[in-house]
Amino acid sequence: MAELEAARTEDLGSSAQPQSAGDAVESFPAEPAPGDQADDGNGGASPPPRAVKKAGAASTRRQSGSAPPGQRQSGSAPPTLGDVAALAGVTVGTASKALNNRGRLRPETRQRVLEAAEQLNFQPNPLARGLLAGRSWTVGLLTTDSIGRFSIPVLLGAEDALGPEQISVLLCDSRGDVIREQHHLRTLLARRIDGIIVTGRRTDPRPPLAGRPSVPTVYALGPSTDPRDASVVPDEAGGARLAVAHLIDSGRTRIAHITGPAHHAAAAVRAEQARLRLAESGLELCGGRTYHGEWTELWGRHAAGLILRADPDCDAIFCGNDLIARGVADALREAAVRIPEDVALVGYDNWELIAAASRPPLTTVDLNLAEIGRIAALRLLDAIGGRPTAGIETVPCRLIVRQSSVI
Amino acid sequence: MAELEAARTEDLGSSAQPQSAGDAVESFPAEPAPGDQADDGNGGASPPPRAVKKAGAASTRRQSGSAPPGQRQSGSAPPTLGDVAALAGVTVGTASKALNNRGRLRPETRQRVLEAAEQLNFQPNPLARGLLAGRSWTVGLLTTDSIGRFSIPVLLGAEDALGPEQISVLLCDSRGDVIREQHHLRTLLARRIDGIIVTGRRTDPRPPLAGRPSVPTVYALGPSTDPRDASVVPDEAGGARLAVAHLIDSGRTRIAHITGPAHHAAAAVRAEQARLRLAESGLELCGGRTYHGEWTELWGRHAAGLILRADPDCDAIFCGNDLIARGVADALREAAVRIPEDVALVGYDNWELIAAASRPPLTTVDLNLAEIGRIAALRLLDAIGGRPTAGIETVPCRLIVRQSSVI
DNA sequence: AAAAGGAAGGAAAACCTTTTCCTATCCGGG
DNA sequence: CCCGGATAGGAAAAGGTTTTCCTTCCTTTT
Repeated sequence: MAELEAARTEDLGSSAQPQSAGDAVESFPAEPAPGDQADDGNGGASPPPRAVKKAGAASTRRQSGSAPPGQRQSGSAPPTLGDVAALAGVTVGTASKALNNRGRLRPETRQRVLEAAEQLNFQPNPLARGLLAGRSWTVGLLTTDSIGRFSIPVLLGAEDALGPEQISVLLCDSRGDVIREQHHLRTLLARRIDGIIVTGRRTDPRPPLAGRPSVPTVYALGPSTDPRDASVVPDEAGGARLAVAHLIDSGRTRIAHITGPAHHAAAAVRAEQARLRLAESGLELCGGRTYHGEWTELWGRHAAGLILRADPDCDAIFCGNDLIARGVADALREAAVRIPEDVALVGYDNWELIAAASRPPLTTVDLNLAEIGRIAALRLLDAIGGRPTAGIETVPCRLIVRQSSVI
Repeated sequence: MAELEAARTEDLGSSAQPQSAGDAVESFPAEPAPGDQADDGNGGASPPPRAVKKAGAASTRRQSGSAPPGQRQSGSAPPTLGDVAALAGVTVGTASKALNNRGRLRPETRQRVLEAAEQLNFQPNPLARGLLAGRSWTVGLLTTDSIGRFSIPVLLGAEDALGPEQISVLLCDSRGDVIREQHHLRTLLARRIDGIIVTGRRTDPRPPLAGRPSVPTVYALGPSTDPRDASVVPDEAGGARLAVAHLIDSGRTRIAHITGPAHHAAAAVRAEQARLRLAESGLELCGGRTYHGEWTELWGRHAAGLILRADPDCDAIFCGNDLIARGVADALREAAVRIPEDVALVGYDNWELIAAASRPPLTTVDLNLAEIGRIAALRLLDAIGGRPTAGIETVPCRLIVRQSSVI
């Protein structure tokens, strides 16, 4: 307590010092220039010498025409189409046509407008454009469960696909709270978003958004329970089969399966498909059953013990996720069972942090989450463009082979 | 290979089935209710009987009046202020005043407008409002390094603080690429965002945004190297002192420090403060120096061995992050050193996944990341409101005590 | 040579909200 | 009875862009 106080007061000094400009700026030789410019821009250019009445059509409130070309115009409002038009000697309508390749214009006129826009560093105001078009070139990304390990790659993948379309992502986290979700939905709709991507923590199906919003919606990772909705999900079944096939192909025959709670879709599907794939090769689950438990290392360690006792001849374990697999790896090592010589181990999720740091590093199934996000975004773009899709689209998984499964 | 193909084709069927409502919902006794509610809530409520034709000024293009009451109004455009005004029998100007508590209106008029807005579920179009006001009630969240473990809590904290202000968050991930950052910045400015929060992966200072944008900007987690910028960062120094003080208070005297690369600000500051705090109690670093390495479990395991050899009497280890601490814990356990009886262990970051799963669970320092995000957002709101702040603000850390440090 | 047609670009409306200015009504007072 | 003032609410402009329609001028054809 007292220590905390003491620490804080002196820290204000000590922590600020190494970060103060003197030291740090020297490390960045490129920076002082912009820094100085900023002062100039703000301090010097700001008082806007008003345009002498409206000579033709230029805006009355800004001075962008007089700003030094190429400089950033901090403080002054961004240039408008009117400014561009005035500079090019045309009207706003013509300027708009030139910039959007509409209407009939002489090539040189179009060129003049383009140059003027370039010179002023003009970017159309999306608010004005959106007001007219009734859309905002923005999509809402609604994560139902708090953002985490699984939703982030999806999110980044989506952003990747949306960026080239000049569409920005509005982030909303409902933290599993329905009220919060409703509120976010209302806000998003009020903002005239073009569409919504809904993503959850895991792959369990979820009820569709309350009130079935009037904008296109795509569910990523966790599908909607309504088959009329578009959903993009990992091919869980294929992933599980990949893992089991890999073990069988490596010559393993006594394969056990440890996974998460039976009521999780991910655990249920993976377990079912593992069993089926084994059966196709005339094999059965080692230990005679799937070991359901938590998605934790602790359960992995515990279950590994159970399996070693139930069937000491077990030569491979397929785990429902990487945490469990890592727990198994630890337990086996402590029991002097060699991986992969004695027992091969395969995880699921390719959670790099866990899988790569495990001893030995884990062979595992990658969900291609970024790809799921990208495809979800593409489907959303389709729907926004008037070509909606429906149903659940699966994205294949990939097997990542590391030391835990091959000698 | 062949397996993958086979798996995929059959999976289209098999993966859709177990995810359909029937199976999964049964496993979640809590779930069916929300599921049903969603359906009910849609069907039953709020019938908005529309105004009879355009008594005064209603919109000419939409048919919202004829939509079935309470149903999702897919297709029909959202109501405008004109609709509200028509329903209330006033003009748009008056309606605006009523809703915003401006101007002089008879109480009953105001009430009539309010009721009409309520009935139509009216929400003002932020695009129109923003066009007029020159702002968008939106802030950009620019993460310089890919979103991750550290930036997410910051992001959520910021969203928390911005939500009540009706401000939405536009997410941009520059992935450490300066070009990408510039591009995002341009896009954000074109969208007339109200401000920017810049957040990085870790606490190292970073150069200010190129071109010093004309909107308020706050740096969270990693401060700007320019002291004129506003930055909100964890009190790293205080956190390190908390950790060391905790060990000293527990009676430990031979305390070692293992941490990340010396050129990381986080490692440098924590190490420096650890040394200072020890000196204040007349102690020195066990092993005579700070052990710098990677932020990984591997390095933790390795360094633990170094320390055990260098000074077998070491009775506590303070680690620069939880990964290292976990590696140390594993190495010590395997060397039959008891934690905390023989050696007390303290980590840093309170990365729950790691710290809580470690054996034993780690005492560690929590950075209060959400609070940092919240405060950054508040500073941004201040700046947007015309009360800018400058300099680095630190947020205190918290010591989380678990089994690794107390017997 | 005159009219028709086409090409190029201007004018203005529309999108929706906020705000300013103005009008009309009603009251009291002279 | 008339006027001034207060009060309630209407009218209109502004904000920036897109799009439709229209004007003007030039070219071509008969």
